[in-house]
Amino acid sequence: MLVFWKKNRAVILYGTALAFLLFLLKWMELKWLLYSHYMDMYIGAISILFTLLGIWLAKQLMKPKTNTIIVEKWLNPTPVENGLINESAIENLGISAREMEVLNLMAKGMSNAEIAADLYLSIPTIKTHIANLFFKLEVKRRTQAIEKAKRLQLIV
Amino acid sequence: MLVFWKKNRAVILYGTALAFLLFLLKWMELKWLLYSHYMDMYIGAISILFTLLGIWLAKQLMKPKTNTIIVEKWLNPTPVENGLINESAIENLGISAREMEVLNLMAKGMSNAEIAADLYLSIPTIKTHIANLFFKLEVKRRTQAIEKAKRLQLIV
DNA sequence: AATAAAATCATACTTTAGTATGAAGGGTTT
DNA sequence: AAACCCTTCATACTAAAGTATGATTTTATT
Repeated sequence: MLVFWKKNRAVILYGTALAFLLFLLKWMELKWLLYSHYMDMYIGAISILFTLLGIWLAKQLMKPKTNTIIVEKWLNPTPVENGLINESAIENLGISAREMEVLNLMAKGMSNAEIAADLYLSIPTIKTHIANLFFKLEVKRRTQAIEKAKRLQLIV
Repeated sequence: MLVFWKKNRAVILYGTALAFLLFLLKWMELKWLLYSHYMDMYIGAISILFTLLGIWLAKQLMKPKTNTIIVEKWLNPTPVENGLINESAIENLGISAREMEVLNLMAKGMSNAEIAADLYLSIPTIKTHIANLFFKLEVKRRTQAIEKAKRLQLIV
């Protein structure tokens, strides 16, 4: 029953509305037929009523026009790394494996908190590693560390 | 004139249709008023006509429903000459010349204070430029900005 | 076993980075 | 003229980065 209602809602409503309107018209006809100069008003009322009915009907039955707006979002892939890493330079500078891990994540733009989470370490630990890296690389900031590490090909 | 037509097409057409219908109704009225038992048919005709008018109107006036579909695409490594700067990417991102200056100095590992001194600007100005860069590059930190700018070949 | 280096964490502190908001002038376009 | 973007600067604030120092635990080496 509910399904039937949903499927034929528009039709049923239209039928009901039509019946009601016809009844209304009959009543108006009886009342206004006596005063034939009200004819124009009568016609006008009918026009408006049925225009509205038509609009309503159209809304119920018409599939909505759809403008499909396609927004293209560009994703930028990391270019293939074909640069070779200077292992000897890493050794010469005395940079440990853990420090290299941190250095690489740092160069990817991660914050200390993110690096700590990534390596399951505490933030102070990351800070220590980074401080040691700064000392070994002879820099003062992480941006400098990244720049120098790339220049020395410690990272790609 | 053409613009006026396009903007008010529905209204003009509706007006014209209404005028035509009123004329038709008047004509029908004259013809059928003599035979008052044709009244029902007359009313029926009016009903149908205006229902159709309403449907047509609704079609004209209904706002199209807009579906926004976001399509994610991978930007193929743009065949940009090696080591050259992707000017079109800079343009597409809407990055200004001043912002590029700041971006380059930032990528060299300079602090805001150093960049400000280098460009004879105040630190707040540098911060503004950098904040705008972050927005345009869709990043949160300068290290990310540098990484992305290099990947997109905005800088070398 | 003792030593050394590496790795971990902590606390406290200073400095720098980043956010939010607004204002003002110059230049260009509509 | 109005609207817009770029540029500049400012204040006030929060968040993150960086420094300094010290302690504990692994791990490898002597």
